[in-house]
Amino acid sequence: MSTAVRRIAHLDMDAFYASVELLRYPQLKGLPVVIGGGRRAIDDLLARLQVAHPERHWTSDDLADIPVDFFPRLKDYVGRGVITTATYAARQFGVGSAMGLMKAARLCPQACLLPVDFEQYRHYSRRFKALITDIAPLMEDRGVDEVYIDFTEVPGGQREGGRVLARLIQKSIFEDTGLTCSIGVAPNKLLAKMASELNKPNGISIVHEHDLSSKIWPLACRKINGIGPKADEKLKHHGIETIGQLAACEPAWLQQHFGGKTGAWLADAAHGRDERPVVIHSEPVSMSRETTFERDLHAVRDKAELGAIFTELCQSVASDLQRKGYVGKTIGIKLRFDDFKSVTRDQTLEHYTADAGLIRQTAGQCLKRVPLQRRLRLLGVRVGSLVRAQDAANGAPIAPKKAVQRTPDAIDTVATEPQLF
DNA sequence: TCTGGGGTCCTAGGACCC
DNA sequence: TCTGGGGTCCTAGGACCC
Repeated sequence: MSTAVRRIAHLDMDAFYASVELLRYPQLKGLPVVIGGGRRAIDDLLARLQVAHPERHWTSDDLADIPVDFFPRLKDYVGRGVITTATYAARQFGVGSAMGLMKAARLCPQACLLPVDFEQYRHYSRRFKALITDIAPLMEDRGVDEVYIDFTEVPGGQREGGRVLARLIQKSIFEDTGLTCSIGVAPNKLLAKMASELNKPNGISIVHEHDLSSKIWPLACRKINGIGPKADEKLKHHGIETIGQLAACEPAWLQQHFGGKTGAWLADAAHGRDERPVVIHSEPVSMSRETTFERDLHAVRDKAELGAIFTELCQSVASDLQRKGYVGKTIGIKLRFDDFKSVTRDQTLEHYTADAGLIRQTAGQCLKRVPLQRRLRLLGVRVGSLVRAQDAANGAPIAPKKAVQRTPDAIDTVATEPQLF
């Protein structure tokens, strides 16, 4: 039995999308750059470039030669997009993820605006994750640019509290991709996540249990992964601003005000307690597609356009399911109205499906249950209660997740007990 | 000048069953 | 007459995260 101390790392790529774009457009290094907004692609950029500079034939190999002056600027943007990510130079101006582009344009009009290219980000995502698992195999995927890594049993994972291994991973990723990341190493995921934020970009932070009061307690409650704007507001209302103040609260008092489960969790989190394992593999629960329209659409007046989008969303979800090998039986829709209020409706089928036609038909039934007076800005289609297509096809009993399996043994045992009904 | 897209998990009430 | 409890599934909404 190992006596190794639990050491968990959280790794966060620095300004991931923007950094990937800077690999293609090194001429933008150091300048404020914002990614997001458009459905525009590289081809579009090249086509406009060709018109502006016809003396040369431009291809995707020439991206590094595009003059800085040519790039679209935030101030010229019109539409309802949001920022997906911003370079550190752009963040100096107060622009950041999820901010509307029109608002960002007022803060930093001169920032270059690049379209998102998920293919490219996924490519680098796979690459850096492969480098990590070559070094430390127990990795939990937390999205394109984030992972948890269990350092505990990795050779060298205990040295300097994890710093040596963190440095090795950073170096390996940088040498292969040219990208930097920040790593926090701590006794658990909760603290590792906070640690990785302490020294950004390209930093390493080591947190031990005894660092709790000095490194964690001074931080705002909002830094705890799981405390969002609502919970933070409620805590502030009670005069609780820092994690230290939260830790000073009686657990019973927290449970009274936040509910039993949340209250207990808040108390644990504030004291740095977190037993969640690093999960190597997980199955998807739902898949969905949604789209925000260029302009708000009316159910009657824009019926044809809406219908076409609706069908397309169903087809996209169906092909996602088929490509990844899943079927589901809860079909749902999501609507967002012009006042930004959202509603959902869903319906559970008898049988699992990944069929676009059946999804379309069921989603259509759901749609009929929503009053459609207001104009719509978003429409989405979701398929939930997923299982692997293979398992559903085999006719294997698809046991509901929490259902107790009734083995013949159990039934016999029950039958000998006095019946209450 | 408003606010993307793709997810997970939790809660809470009602139906239904034993 | 009135008196239970527990479990699961379904549905709707909401908080939160990347």
